[in-house]
Amino acid sequence: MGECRKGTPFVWHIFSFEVGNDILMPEGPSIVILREAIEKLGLKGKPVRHVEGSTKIDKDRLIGKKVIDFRSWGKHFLICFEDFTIRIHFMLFGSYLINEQKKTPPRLSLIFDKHELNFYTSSIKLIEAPADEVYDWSTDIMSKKWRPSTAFEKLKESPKMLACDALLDQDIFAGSGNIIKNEVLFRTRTHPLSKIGEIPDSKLKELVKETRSYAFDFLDWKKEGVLKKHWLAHTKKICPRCQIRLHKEYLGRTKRRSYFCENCQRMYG
DNA sequence: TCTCATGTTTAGGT
DNA sequence: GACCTAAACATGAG
Repeated sequence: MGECRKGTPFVWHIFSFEVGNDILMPEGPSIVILREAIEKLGLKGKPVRHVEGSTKIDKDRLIGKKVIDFRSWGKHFLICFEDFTIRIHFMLFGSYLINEQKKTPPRLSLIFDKHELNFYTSSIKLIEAPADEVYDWSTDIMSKKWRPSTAFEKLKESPKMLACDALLDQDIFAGSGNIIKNEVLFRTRTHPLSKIGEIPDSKLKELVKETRSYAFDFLDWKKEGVLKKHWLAHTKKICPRCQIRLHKEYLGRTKRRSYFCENCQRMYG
């Protein structure tokens, strides 16, 4: 058992009342929630005192270094130091606790004077550069610097790509995941097997706009613990528009679950 | 008990 | 090189 550490206990799921929703759902909006929770601790400018965890990165490298900023890019959570950046990716099963510990050993623990950050079953990388040198913020669907024109141009460069693959492509829509994919395709009435090159420009622009828009709905609903309640297609059996049975198929390059309505969602190409 | 899933990388084959 | 597949990672809900 670890020693008793200072700090206010903070458990992610205490403000999530949705049944079965105390898991991360690690798409972009969930990473923003993590970032905002950590920003409230006031750790910027504070030095790391201890580092623990099963990660292979050089943990001694962090001792005594001051955190410059906490940032997020798509599904990446970034802890920024002057000369390097810690990148945390939660993959499918990752989780975190602030000023609390799980029974299972952490992949990475950062212990400050008054707080500690614990990350479990995540992919941890030490990037030997400041975040601004590595990340293009205009492709992050949650970023203030998000540029829809960048996504549109990238889509135009990939005419053979399927819509369901485009919505999962982190080079185009950093932060979009399978939930966002299914909901955006349903909301824009686009069939997941549509070819990007066959979709009219106006519809492509709508797709880009709706991805950003739904991601922020996701953020609000996730904070309120009502995300699942608002799903129109994802995991649903019946189309909320026309009441016919939704298709559930494993589609695209990575064969991910797709829920769609053959009647309401138009196939382009 | 068993299946399935919010994700990505890597290695191997054709 | 393009494209496909499986494996690995490893948790927890239902």
